Amino acid sequence: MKTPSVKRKVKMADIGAALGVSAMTVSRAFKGDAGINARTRAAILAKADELGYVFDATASNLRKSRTGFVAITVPSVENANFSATVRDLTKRLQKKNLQILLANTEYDPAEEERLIVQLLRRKPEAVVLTGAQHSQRTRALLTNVQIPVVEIWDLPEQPLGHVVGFSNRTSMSGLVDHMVRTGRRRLAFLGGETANDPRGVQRRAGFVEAMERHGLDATRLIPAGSAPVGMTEGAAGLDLLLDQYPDTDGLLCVSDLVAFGALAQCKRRGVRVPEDLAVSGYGNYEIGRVCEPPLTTIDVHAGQIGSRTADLILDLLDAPAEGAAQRHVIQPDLILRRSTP
Amino acid sequence: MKTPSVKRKVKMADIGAALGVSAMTVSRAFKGDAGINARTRAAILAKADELGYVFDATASNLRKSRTGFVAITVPSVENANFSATVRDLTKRLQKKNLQILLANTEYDPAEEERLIVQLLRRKPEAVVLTGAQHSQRTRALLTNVQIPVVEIWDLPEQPLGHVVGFSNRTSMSGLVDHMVRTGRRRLAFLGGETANDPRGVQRRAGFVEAMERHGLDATRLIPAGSAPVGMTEGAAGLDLLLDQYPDTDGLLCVSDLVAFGALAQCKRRGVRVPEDLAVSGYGNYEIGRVCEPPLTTIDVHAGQIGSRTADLILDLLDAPAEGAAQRHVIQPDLILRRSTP
DNA sequence: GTGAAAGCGCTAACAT
DNA sequence: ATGTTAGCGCTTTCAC
Repeated sequence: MKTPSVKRKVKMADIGAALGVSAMTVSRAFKGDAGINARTRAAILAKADELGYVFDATASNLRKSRTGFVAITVPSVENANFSATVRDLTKRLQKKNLQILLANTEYDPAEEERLIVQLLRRKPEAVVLTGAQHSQRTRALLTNVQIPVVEIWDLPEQPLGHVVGFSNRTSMSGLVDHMVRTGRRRLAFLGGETANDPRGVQRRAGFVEAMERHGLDATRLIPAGSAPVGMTEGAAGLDLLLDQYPDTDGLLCVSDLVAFGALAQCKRRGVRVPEDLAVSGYGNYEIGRVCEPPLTTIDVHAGQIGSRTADLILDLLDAPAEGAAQRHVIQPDLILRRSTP
Repeated sequence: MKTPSVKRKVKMADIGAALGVSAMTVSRAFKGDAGINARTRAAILAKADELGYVFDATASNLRKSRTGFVAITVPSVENANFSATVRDLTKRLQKKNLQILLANTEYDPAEEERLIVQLLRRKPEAVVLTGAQHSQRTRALLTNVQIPVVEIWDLPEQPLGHVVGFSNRTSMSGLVDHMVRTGRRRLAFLGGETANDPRGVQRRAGFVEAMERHGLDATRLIPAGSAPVGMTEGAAGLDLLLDQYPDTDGLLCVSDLVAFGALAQCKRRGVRVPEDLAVSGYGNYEIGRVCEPPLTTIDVHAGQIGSRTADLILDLLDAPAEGAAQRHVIQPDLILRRSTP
C-alpha cells in the first residue's frame, strides 16, 4: 500500500498548491468548465486522484444554496406499495444526481412533524409527502417553505402544493359498483376506521357513498385495527363480520393483505369464495395474484406515482418559480379475478 | 395570513438583531446550552418561531465537519428482504436524528461505484453496503475513507471494514442436509448463476458443497436468469429442470419467489409437492407462508440485520476511533413447512 | 452569561 | 485561461 499513513483532509487548495495553480482553477477543472486549459485540467484530475481527493458537497451546498436533496416521507418503506413508489422515485432522481432523503413516519402524524422539521433543516430542494393528513404545525411549516411541496397517494381538497395521486374514495366506489353489478347486495367493508390511516378512511368513505347511491345498507363497517393492518387483522375481521352479519354476500377489504387474511379464515370456516362470499382487496399486491382464489383488486400504479413525481420535481427545478400548483391524477385500474364472480 | 409577503432567508444573526443579542447567543439558545439565561433563551426561541426561522444544517455541517448522514446502498428497496433491512436501520437511526442517504444499485456494480462516489461527497459519517462484491475502484475509495464501513448481508473473506451478515453458503448447505436427511437424493438447484447476484452464487456454492460432502451428484444446476429473478423465472426453471432431469426428487430455489413460481408450474404439470418433488425457497417472504403447500425456507432475519447495523454504527460514532473491525454473524433459521417432507 | 473574530471548503463576481 | 476577494451561515475559541 502506498497510501499516506496519516490522512489529512485534502481540499482544492492542496491540489492547486501541488500544481502551482489556484483553488479556483481546480474548482473549474472539476465542473468541466469551458474556460480551462485541457492540459491543466487533466493534470488537476490526475493529482486529485493521486491525493485521494473527495469533493466536499457540504461546502459547495452552503456556497451555492443548492443541495440536490429531495426529501420524502412515507408511512413505511416495508409496505410493498410504498416501496414501489420510493424505488421509482429514487431511480429517476439518482440518475440526475439528486439524493433522496428518506424518512419513515410509522403512520404517526406527530412523528411526521418531527421528521419534517429535521428534513427542512437539511435544505432539500423539494419535499414529497405521502398522504394529505398533517398536523397544524406541519402544514404551517410547509406553506411557508420556498420549495416545491408534493403530496402523493391522495387527492387532497386543500393541497399544500402539487399533487400526484389518485382517489382512494372513487376507486373503492367503483369496486362496490362492480359487486352490485354482479348481483351482490349485502356488502360489508373491512378496515379503515382509524385516523392514522387516512387512505383507509377514504376507501371506507367510498364504500359508504356508493352503497347509499345504490340505496343499499351502508352500515356493515368492520374495524380492522390501527395501521398497518395485515393478514392477522383480516382473519379476525372475518369472524367479527360473520358473527354480526352472517348473511353478507360481498366483502370489500382495505388492502390485499387484509383480504388474504379474510380468505384464509373463510377456508377454515368452510365459507366458499366467491359462491357464498365475494371478497376483494386493494393495492394489487403480489399476494393477491397468487392466492387461491386470486383476488379482485385495485391497482393504484404505485411505481408510476414515484416516477411521475420525479418528473414533476425535475421540471420544477429546471423552471424558475413556475406558476400554479399542479395536480396529476393517476387512474387506478380495477383488476377482476376469481374472488369475485 | 400574517406571513410576510416576500420571504428572505432568516438567519441566526437576524433573530439576534431583532432582540439586541449576538448570533452566538442565538446559536447557544438553540443547542440548549447550559451557559445561557433562561429568559433570553425563551425570547430567542419565540422570535425564531415568529420569523419562521429554519436552522441551516448545511452551514452547521460545514463548520462542525459532521453531517449526521449515514449512506446505504441496496440492490433494490423493492425487494421485501432488503426493505425490511432498510426500515429497521432507518427506524433506529432517525430516532437519533441521523439521516439515511439511500441509494439503489439495481444489482449493478458499476452503478454502485457511481453512487458511492456521489455519496462520499456528501460526507456521511458511516457507509453501509449490501453485499461484498465491489469494483476495484469502489474498494479503493472505501479503504481510504476515514469513516466506518459496514458490509451487510454476507460474510466477506476480505472485508472492507465491519460486517453484519450471515453465510448464504452455509445456510443453503443446511437445507441440503435436511433434504438428504428426509431421504431425498437427486437434488437440483435453481438460480444463482450470474455475477450480479453474489448472494445467489453463494447459495449455489453451498448447495454444491453439501452435495459433494454427501457424495451425491451436484451437477443439477438450473440457471434462472439475471437478478432480480422472480416467479416467472421459477416457473420457466421448473420446465427446464424436468426436461433435463425428470427424476429429480428435491428442488432448492434461490428465493421464495422463484420457489413459488416453480410450485405453480408443478401444479400445472401435475407434479405433486412434496410427494413427487420436494421444494424449498429462501428468504422467508410472506408469499412462502401463504402459498399451497407453504414453503420450507430460510429466515435470514433481514430486519435484525438493519437494527444491529444501526447499533454498531451508533456505537462507533460514540467511541472515538475504536480498534478492530467488528464481525457480527447473524444465524439464519431453517423454517420447515409442508413443501418438504 | 455574552460577544468578537476567525474560518470550515467551496464558488460568484470581478479582475487580469 | 487563470487569479483575487469575499462570503454562504454557522460554531470554535478566546475574551470579558
